[in-house]
Amino acid sequence: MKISTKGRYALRLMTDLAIHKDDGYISIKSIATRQNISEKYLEQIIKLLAKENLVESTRGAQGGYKLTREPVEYTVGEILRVTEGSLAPVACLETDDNPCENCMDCVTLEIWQCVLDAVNKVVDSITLQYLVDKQREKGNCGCC
Amino acid sequence: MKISTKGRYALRLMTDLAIHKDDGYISIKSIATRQNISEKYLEQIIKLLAKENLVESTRGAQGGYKLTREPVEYTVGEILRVTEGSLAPVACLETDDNPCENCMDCVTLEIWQCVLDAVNKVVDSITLQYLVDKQREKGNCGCC
DNA sequence: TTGAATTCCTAGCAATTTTGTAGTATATTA
DNA sequence: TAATATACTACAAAATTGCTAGGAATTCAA
Repeated sequence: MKISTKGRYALRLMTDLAIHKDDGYISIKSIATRQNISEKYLEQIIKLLAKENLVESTRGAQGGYKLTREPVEYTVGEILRVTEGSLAPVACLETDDNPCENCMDCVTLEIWQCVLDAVNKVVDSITLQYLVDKQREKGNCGCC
Repeated sequence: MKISTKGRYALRLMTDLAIHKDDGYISIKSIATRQNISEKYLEQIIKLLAKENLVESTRGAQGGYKLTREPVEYTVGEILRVTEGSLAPVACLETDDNPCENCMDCVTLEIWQCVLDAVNKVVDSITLQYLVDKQREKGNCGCC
């Protein structure tokens, strides 16, 4: 039941962008240096966020990324779902395709649905702005 | 954020044992046949449950496994934690060793703690007896 | 107009974890 | 003593994760 580095890095990445939201476009290189994360790996993660329009970019010198909205308008849940795929504990709850026709009537699906709802409720109640505020007070260990 | 087959199989395995709780010792072979899960793999999963005394065993002919308590005395959370290790979304929340000393003061740890609490609350509120009752009405698809 | 900086895109790969298999030793019962 | 089980250990295939590599396309500044 682990969150992967993709989701965790995405949270740090977005928090970094939020903290520098008034500094124009921010390069991956500078984020990678500050956060001590591989540049090339960050590139792949931010691509996921760009595809869903959570961030926008320009190429070339002085290029980089910036948020498309105010930090208070993002939730942690949204960021995690874009990068992790889905927070569902089983594939059957992934949108679109229920691989098994009996699933709808299955005992355990009900449990996984409750777990998913509980997780979503938590992460959807926390905004990126909250992360920024808390980070300013507390810092970030980088390992979780 | 997926539950592995170990946890899912363990739930089916325990439900199977609960349904046959008055039939003496139940062999892995018969469970494997009914649930259509590899015998040898089930063996490894049930070993985890036996180690924590959720089930007891006897060897030899007519041997097998049975529950050590009434189905109503097990929670889904307990079964999952024994087989999955922990439901924590990050390693830093795993008991005993916090690998990073700054974690205690980290922004995101707080979030992961809330997620863990929410998940535990759900799975700890569902008993094995509930699974048995629902399974009798609804069945189990075997895929989640 | 040229060069530096930067995103964009694709492919691959090493390490780890998951999901099993296989074989043998040990115990129990009829 | 033969059949039936668990107990234990080791290994292996498959999938996923986490990351690396290289080059094309774009933009800006000197």
